[in-house]
Amino acid sequence: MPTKQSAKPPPKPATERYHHGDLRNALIEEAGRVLESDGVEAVTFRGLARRLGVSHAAPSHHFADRHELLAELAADGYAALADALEDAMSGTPPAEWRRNGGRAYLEFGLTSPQRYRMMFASQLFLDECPERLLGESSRAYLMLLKLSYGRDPDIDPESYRVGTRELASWSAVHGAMMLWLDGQLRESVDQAEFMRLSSEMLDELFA
Amino acid sequence: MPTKQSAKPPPKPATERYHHGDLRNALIEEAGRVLESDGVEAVTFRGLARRLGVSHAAPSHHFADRHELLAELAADGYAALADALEDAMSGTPPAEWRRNGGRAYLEFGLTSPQRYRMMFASQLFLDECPERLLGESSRAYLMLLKLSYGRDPDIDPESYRVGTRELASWSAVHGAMMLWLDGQLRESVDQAEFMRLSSEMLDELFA
DNA sequence: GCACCATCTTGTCGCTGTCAAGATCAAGTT
DNA sequence: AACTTGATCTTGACAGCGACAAGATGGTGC
Repeated sequence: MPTKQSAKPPPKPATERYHHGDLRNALIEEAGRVLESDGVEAVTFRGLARRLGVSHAAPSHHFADRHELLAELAADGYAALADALEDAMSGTPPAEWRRNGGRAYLEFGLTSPQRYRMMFASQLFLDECPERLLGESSRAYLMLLKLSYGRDPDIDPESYRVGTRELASWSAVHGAMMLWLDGQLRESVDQAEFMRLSSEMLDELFA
Repeated sequence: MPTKQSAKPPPKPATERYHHGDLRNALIEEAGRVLESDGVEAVTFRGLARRLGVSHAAPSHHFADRHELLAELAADGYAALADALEDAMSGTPPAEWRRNGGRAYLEFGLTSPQRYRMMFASQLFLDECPERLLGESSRAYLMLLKLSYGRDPDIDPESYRVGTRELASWSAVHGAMMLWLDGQLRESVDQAEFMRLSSEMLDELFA
């Protein structure tokens, strides 16, 4: 059926079409690039619109406000973090989960520093935190628990309370990550040394 | 000398005078209040100018830009933190420094959450970090070292390198603080329980 | 062939930081 | 006493931002 070629609109350059066609996803992808290269403050509706060749108000039709876009980016971040932890642990014996998972966690933060910082800046999307963000973040947290316990935690989400052990492991790795990303350690240590120090810290913590 | 009363200008209400007289300090104080009540994004030159009854451009004459004002607030925060640690440790035997100092650290963060978050958001004042900020923050760090060592650390600032022990204690307390302030723990624990958990964590960490 | 509706554009508003030019005023100089 | 200087503050303007409203566009279903 050679005549079917007009069923899907011929791929004109997106800049010429009145309707972009996939603006929502394009916004998310472009926002991810801007976030990592210039920081969260540089992620603006108007800036993204310019980059994508659409009008300044186009983004508003896909996100209620700027925070809703940022929340989407954060949710993607949590999903990526959970996946990274899962990958690092799958196929290895539980005894190595903490080591491998901890390393994967650190690597995620070092690879996507701006994303990591934004994921935890919950003030950015406090009012009406979207469902997907909650879901992906708790998935990541469950991977963290699995990692620190060395087994699947069977947890009742209603009655669950954080214990000192979970708090210690999570605080240590998150704290180290934040101190590094916020530049508090850069005077006295470089990235490779930070990675070594942090791994050592986690080993001692879990010994 | 009773006639000396006109040496200092009679204290007209500041709103009526052309020159405020102490605008720089007034800006810093008002900014501190706005910061803690409405968050760092609410700290704006124009908003502060309105609150203080001066023109919208007046703040620019005392701070090169908004980041310079925020840096001042952060420096004050580090100074207050260092003082709080010092107070908590002074007059008590070194064996109790970690417990008392750790508690003081946590209390500082819980009392001034927005201030604490901003102090570590170094991206806000990355370009040309003012001298005082560096000074006060390293004073706070030295108190932290003294606290964790149980003695005055004699350190050569040039050759100093962070060790796993310092990284562990600092990461744990900072990480717990950030997780709490960013709301990651609020679902499963309240503030009193957080305080108890964190203290317990620090005890175990230093045991 | 028509109507609907999601999508996108244009225009506007008030907010922000920042700069430039002028007004005010205290303190020091001649 | 008159003048000058410099710090402080005001007024006015500009560009960038988020957000809203009203209209243009064009594909989909009736």
